Amino acid sequence: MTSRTTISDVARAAGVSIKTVSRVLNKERYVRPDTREKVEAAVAALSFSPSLAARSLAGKRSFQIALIHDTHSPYYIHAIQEGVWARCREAGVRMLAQPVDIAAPTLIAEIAGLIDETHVDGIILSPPISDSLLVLHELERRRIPFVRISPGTNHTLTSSVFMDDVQAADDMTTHLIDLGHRVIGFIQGHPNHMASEQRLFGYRRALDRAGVPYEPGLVHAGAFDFASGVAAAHSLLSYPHRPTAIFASNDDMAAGVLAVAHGKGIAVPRELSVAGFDDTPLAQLVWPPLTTIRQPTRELGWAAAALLFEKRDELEHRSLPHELVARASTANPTQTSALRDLTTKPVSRK
Amino acid sequence: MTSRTTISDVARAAGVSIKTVSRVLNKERYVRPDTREKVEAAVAALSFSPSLAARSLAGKRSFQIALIHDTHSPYYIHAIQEGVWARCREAGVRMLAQPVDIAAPTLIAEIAGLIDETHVDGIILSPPISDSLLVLHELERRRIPFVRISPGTNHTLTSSVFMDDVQAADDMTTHLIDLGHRVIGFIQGHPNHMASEQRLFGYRRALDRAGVPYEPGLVHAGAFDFASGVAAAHSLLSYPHRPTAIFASNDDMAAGVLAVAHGKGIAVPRELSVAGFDDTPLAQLVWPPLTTIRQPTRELGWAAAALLFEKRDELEHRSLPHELVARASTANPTQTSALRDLTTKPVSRK
DNA sequence: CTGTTAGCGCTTTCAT
DNA sequence: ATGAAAGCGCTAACAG
Repeated sequence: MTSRTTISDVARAAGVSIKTVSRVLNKERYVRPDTREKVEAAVAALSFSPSLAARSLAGKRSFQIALIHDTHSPYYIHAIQEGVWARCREAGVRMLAQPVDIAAPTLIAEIAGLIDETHVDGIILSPPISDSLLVLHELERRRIPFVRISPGTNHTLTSSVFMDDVQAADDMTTHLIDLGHRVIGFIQGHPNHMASEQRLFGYRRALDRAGVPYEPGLVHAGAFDFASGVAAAHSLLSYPHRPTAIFASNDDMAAGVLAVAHGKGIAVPRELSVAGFDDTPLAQLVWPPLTTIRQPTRELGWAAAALLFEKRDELEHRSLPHELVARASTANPTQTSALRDLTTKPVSRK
Repeated sequence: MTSRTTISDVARAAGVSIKTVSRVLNKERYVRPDTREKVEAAVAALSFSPSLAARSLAGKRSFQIALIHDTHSPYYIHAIQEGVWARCREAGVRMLAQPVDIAAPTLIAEIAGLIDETHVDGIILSPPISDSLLVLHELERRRIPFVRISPGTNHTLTSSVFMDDVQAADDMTTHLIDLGHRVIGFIQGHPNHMASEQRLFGYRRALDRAGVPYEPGLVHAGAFDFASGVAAAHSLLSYPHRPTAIFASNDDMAAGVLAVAHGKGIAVPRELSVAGFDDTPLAQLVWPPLTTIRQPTRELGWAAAALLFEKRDELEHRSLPHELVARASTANPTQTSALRDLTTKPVSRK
C-alpha cells in the first residue's frame, strides 16, 4: 500500500520546511528564487498535487467553484461548462458542475448542502437558475461570491455576464426586413428566461425603426423547445396575414418551424424564411441550415469564471464576440465593462 | 462572521459525543435507536452537512467520484451525466464531471492530478476515454476502482457497462430489409469507438441472415459527425448500385444524409429511407424525423455508477431498456449480468 | 526570507 | 453502545 505523496515528502526532497513548500504552492512572495526552483523541481519530480481536502480544511480557500445549471438544453450547458472550465484550469481551480432541478422543492437545501460539503469559493449560476430569487437570497445570506449568467432581472444588482439580446434580435429582424420581408412572425422564448422578453423587444424595436407596423397576431408564445416551435408554426402559418418569414427565439423552435413547413410543402427559404437564435450545432444539422444569431455561450462561461475570480481586467484584454457584457456587483464602484466587436450581425448560412 | 456548523455543534445539540454523531452519519451499527433519532433531529434542525474535506482527510473515503469524458457530443455526455448523477445522489456521493481532451499529451497528468487533489473514491470513464490504454494503465497502477462505459476492447477484463451494439444494428438492418430494401448503404462510426465495428458487424450479420449479398461499396467510413455523414451520403448516392436506404451509425451522420437528400431533391422516405442510431433529440428535430435506435445512454451512466458502488445486485432489480449489459471486473468471480427487455426493436418515428 | 506551532472538522483506534 | 485521544495534510499566525 503506497500512501499518498504529501507536502512533507516534497519538503524533504527539496531540503526545506513544509511551510516553504506551501509558500511556493501558493505563489507567495518572499521566497528566494533558487529556493523556489528547488521546490518546483521536487514537486515535478514527485508529480505532487496537493490535497484539496487538506487545503480547504486548513485555509480559507477550497480551490473549487460550482457551476449550477438546470438539466435542460444540452448544447447550452455543454458550451457554458467548456467556457467555465477553460478559465478554471488556467486558474488552477476545480469546477464542480452541478445539475439541479429548478422546480424541485429541495433546490435550496441542495445548494446549501453543496456549499457546506465542498466549501466552494464561489458559484456560477446559469439560466434559469440565475433568476431564482430563492437561490440568490440564499447565496447572499451566506455571503458567498457568485456570478449570474444571462440573468433576466436586476442585472446591476449582482455580478453578471450576458449578451445584448435586444440588439441581437433587432439585428436579425433588421436583416429580415432588408431581405424584403414585411410580415414577420415571431416566436417567443420560455417565460422563465427574461432573454425572451428582450428578444421580443428587439424584434419590435427593429420593426418600429423600419416603419413596419407591429401586429400582435404575428407574435406567438413558445417555450424554447421543438414542440412549441411546431405549435407556433401551425398557428402562424394559418394566420390570415400569413408571414413570409418566421423568427424563432431559439434554434430548437426554428427547427420546429422547418418541420412544419416541410410537412405542409412550403419551400424554405423561397416561400418562407426561417430564422433562429443561439447558433447551436442544430442550426447546421437541419435542412436548410438556419439563419441564426451566434450567442457567445462558451465565452459567457469563460467571462463568468473570470469575473468570479475578480480578474475583471482580463475581460478587457480579450476580444469577446457579440455583445458580451460583464458587470460586477454594485458593492464595487467601478464595475461596468461593455465589450463589443464587429461580428454582431446575424449569421446567414447556406 | 458566522462560522460553519460542525459536527461538534450537532453533538452538543443532541447531547452526545462527536463520535456518536459520526456513527450516525456513517450509518454504523451499534447506535441505540433513540440516540440515533436524537442525532438525526439535531442534524436536521441545524441543517448540517458534513465537510467532505474533513471526511476525506480523516477517513478512507471521499464521498466523491469522477466522471471523465471527452468534450464532444453534448447530447451523449449530458445523458451520461444525468444517469451518473441520479445514482450518485441516491448514494450521497458527489459527482465530479471532468472534461478532458483525449488527444492532449497531458491527459495522464491531468487525471493523476485530479485523483491526487480530490481523493475520488472511484472513476467512471465514458467513451472514447474508456478505451485509452494509457488511462486504464494509470488507474490500475493506482489501484483506484473504475468502470468503463461502452468500451470497445477487453470488456471482460474490467468492470464495464455497455449495450449490445451488434444486436441493435442487426435489428435496424433487419427492419430495413423487412421494409423491402435490398440495397442498403451503411455509414461507419469513428474508428476510435469500437461500437463502430460492432454496428458494422450487426449490419453484416443481418444481411447474411436474410441472404442479401454484402457489397463493400455500400459501406462508407464516417466519424460520428454531420460533415462525415454529408460526405458519405454524396459518395453513396452516386454509387452505381445506388442504395434505397442508408443506415448511418449515429443520428448526426443520418442528419447529414438527410441534408444531402434534400439538396439533391431526393424524397425521403419515398425514394430513400434514412436510419440513424442513438436516438438523440436530434432525431426528432430534423425533417422527416429519423428512424433510429434508442441507446440507453442515461441508463448506462446510472448502471456505471451502480457498478462502481459495488451494488451490482441493484442492476437486477431494475428494468433496463435495450441490451444493457454490466460486467464486473474479473477480479470478482460471479460477475456477468445481462439484462434485456422487450423494447429492443428499432424505433420508427413519424 | 524561512521555520515552528497550532489547529481546520472529521474518522480512526482504542478504551470503557 | 458510547467516548477520548490522536492525527489526516495542509495553511495561519507567529517567530526568528
